[in-house]
Amino acid sequence: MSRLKPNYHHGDLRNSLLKAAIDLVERNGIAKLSMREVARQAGVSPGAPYHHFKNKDALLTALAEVSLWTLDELSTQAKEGCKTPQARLEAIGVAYIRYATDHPALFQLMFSYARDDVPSDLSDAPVYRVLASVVREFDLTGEAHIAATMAAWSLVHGLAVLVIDGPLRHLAHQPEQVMQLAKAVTAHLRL
Amino acid sequence: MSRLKPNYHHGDLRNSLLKAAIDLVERNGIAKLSMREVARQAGVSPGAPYHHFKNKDALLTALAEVSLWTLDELSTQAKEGCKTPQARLEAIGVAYIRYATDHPALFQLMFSYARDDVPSDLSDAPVYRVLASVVREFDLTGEAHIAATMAAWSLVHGLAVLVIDGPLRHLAHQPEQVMQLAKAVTAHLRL
DNA sequence: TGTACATCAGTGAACGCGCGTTCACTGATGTAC
DNA sequence: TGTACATCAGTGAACGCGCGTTCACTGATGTAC
Repeated sequence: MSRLKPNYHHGDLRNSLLKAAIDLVERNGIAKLSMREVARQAGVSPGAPYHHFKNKDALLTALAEVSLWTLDELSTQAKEGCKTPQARLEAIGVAYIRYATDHPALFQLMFSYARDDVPSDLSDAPVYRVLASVVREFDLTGEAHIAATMAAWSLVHGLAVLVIDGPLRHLAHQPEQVMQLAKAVTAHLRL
Repeated sequence: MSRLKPNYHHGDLRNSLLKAAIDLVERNGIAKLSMREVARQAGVSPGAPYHHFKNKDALLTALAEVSLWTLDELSTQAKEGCKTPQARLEAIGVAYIRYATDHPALFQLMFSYARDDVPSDLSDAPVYRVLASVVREFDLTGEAHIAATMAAWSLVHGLAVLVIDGPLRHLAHQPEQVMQLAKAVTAHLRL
């Protein structure tokens, strides 16, 4: 595994492919990702990836899965140190938007490609569940709780999308401004 | 123009190409749109479109422009009959989300490809200006007005995106549910 | 510890494909006189 | 109204390209005895 001599057998190709794909997606966007380039970047022949992923779609889906759970974890961590529900909500929002601006293409990918994580319930879905748990602290129940969670999610998601791939993209490389905007916008949420 | 005999000169090819492209984008998504297929659909040879659009990117940009102004007009119309600012705001939101669910691929396209319409001011930008004018009725000024407009926009845009290409896509073909959600979510906006 | 063998995870050549774009061309149209 | 000619807006063949995927293969690894 950790030997330095070049191996015929790579040993950890699946992970290397995912890493390469993440790298390429972040650099060139989803549309330009090709299996051949992923293989190239991983230093392997064009056919090799097919021992680990059925096809391109499977690779992209795996990528989405990874990213989704990464964001889930980041937002969970973000709320940890906060004392009030409001603070936790804002922290999640900021973490969410930071992830989006730091990894725009992955962010896009993770929502459009994660096919499995759409239980009609959603409450086990990564990211959503984090938001929902914080919104629950606001003493809402049933429909009201769902609507409030959706509102919070929409607000934060919308801003993220407008910044990374929309009319606000001129802010994409001014993180402080985006964060400021994120806070200002979050303040308009009524729970 | 309106002759039925097949013309060597098409007469209105530019518009036919745009129409064909809209059709194809709506059916197959942005990623699968090809110049050749647009030409094919318009009943013309592969080279013909290049007399009207410099390249594929130019076609897509033109498409985005058209869609953007369509949505601008739809949302302007939507607010017309409404009596209170709140009603106008909700009407715009609903129109916005309806457009997104009716034409998901165009909706995506129009934000990611419209390159010119990003004046750092935004106040002349289609769609944004409609929202901003309604938000202005809430007696906010300066920064507060901008933040409020952004919040409204983010909220509505976020829900749209979650529905058409995200974890809520299972709702994409249940318009009533989406509209209900849109209203419930809009109610969480504090202005 | 050694050997035979199955299985795993690579190679690299090859396939067919549709794409964006160019180009020399030509038929249709509009204009000047 | 007729004719000469420039310009416009098509044709269709051709280019080179990179892609996704397959396949026969082979070297490395693990296992049974």
